[in-house]
Amino acid sequence: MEYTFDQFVTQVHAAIAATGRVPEDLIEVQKPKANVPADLTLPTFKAARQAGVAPPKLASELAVALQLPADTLVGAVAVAGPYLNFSMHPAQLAARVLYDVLSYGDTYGHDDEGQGRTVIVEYSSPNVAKRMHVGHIRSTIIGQSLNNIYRALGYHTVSDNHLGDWGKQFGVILAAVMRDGKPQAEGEHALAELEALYTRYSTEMKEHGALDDEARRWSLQLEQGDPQARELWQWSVDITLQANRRNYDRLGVTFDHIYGESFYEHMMEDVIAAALAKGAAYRDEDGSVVVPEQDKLPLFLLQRKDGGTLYMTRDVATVLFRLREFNPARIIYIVGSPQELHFRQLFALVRAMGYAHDVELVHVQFGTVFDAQGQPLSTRRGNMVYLELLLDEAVQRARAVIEQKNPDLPEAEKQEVAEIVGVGAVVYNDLYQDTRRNITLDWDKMLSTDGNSATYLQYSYARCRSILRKATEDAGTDEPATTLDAAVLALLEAPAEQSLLRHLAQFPAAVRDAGARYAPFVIADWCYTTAREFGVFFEQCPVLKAETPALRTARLTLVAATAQALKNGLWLLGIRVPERM
RNA sequence: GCCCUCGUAGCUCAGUGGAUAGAGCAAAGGUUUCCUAAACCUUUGGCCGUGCGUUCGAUUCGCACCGAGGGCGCCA
Repeated sequence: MEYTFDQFVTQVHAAIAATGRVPEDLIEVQKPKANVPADLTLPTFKAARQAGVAPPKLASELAVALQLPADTLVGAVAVAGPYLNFSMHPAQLAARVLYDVLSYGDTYGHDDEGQGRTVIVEYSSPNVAKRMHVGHIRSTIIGQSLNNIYRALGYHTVSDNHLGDWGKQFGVILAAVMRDGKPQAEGEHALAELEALYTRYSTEMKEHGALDDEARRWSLQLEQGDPQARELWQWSVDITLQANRRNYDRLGVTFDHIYGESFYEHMMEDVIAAALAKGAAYRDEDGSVVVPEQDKLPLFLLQRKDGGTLYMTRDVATVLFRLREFNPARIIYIVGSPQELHFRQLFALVRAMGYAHDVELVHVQFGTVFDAQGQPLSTRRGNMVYLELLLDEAVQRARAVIEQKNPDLPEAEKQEVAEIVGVGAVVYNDLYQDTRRNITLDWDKMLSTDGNSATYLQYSYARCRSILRKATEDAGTDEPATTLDAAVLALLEAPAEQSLLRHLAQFPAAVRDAGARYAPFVIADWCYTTAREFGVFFEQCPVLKAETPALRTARLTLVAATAQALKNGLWLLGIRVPERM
């Protein structure tokens, strides 16, 4: 898809090529530093070296030789030492960008680069019979955002919640429930009780071997399809999904599939047989199946000596299933950094087995969450923060601010806005920076409403909507008084207007970049800069009281486009926007 | 011992071959008869962890070291 800025780049490139002074492969136009008053620059160092002239000289000569077509987007060409700088034509910029944003609407920023290709995104993946906590929320939020981004880029996306519903841990749950009885509570409370059962049983298990045997027995019975074990397992899965769904709904998280680890159980034998047949693994004397060390990847097991399978075995089966079922171009796992080695081993093994050579296997890793004292969050330490409580707390704090800032809103709207703002703050906390970083759980910072925060972005959107609402009320019509008339939009030549327009033009590039880097924060950054640019515009350029009716219309159009683009950006992050706040 | 991630302003982070390294928070000061002050403006604040190399040019690439976090056979 060719948006305005793409066309500008194409035109600059073509104009430079047409001079015949720079070889095609040395035309490396790039975005200049922010303090340079230009939209694109050509550093002439390499071409000058090849031509045997000084870079500033080449830059000057190129400036003279450049020929631009009549309807070009290029407004100004300037020589700055060794750099040849290009700026967009102010009137063209306004007309073309606003046309892009308003005619594409909700799909402004979308692209067709993924056309015909499938991306599988695995995220969230909480354990059954446990409450979701801050650890899961990172995977959930980052994954949902990446899923949104790839869909916008034209990929066919398949999202999968790889539920932790199998393994030895489940034998413990079964044994504990059989002994102590099923929790009678509902939702997260039932999960909390299950956690308590699990913890108590595990603790006792360490001292009483009989309990350990009992857990293993249940684990085996489950694998063998024992009806009672199976029923209890299904019940646990159901109440977990039910409780989680409430959280997912609030976060706007959806999945195409929730297969879970158990889904792959019947494929274990084939996986092990295939690994052995391909020579990627061997059977050790003690009966275990070993994948030997290779390329500094330490050896690991595919099967225990007692015949049991492992997380890795199921993950290999999962890859093979996905390849067969969806024929993806890319599989993306959103899982914490501690599992980095696991995924490198997994990917290497799958390839050694002869699969996925033309498929990108990607582990998008994220850092650990620490508490204010720098301690990792854990149930054992008692500093764990659970998702539902986190969201409730965030919404409550947002509500308190609304009472103070905007007490006249109707009750229902107050609650709605509090939910949007509170949840948005939690989501943004996981997306505003590079996911690889460890984060410290700081309530005040996470829920702060100024600076680079979700609230600031939502506030900017609400201000835009407020202006547009008043404009339609004044006019007594339903239609916003905007225009796509180039002559009118040419009035947008104030620095704040031009700066905002330029930035709106960068949105499609931000979406592509976010996709290429698996980095939602690129979009968060774009949204933040948009809000700041709008803030300046808001101060400097009166809209409803603009000097002339034409300028008023032009500015209203800019406001409408800003609101639209900001909404699109926040949507990709999974953050909703309020009309008022 | 080996492997991975991170090290940029007091704090939290962008920038990752090119022009004077940017934001927010914190600190100090200013702006509201005017579209939402949950806002805007100004000021203060940097041997870009250290060293050596590659390059016309390095915060960005390579190597070594230092510091922080994580990982390395029968858990997930």
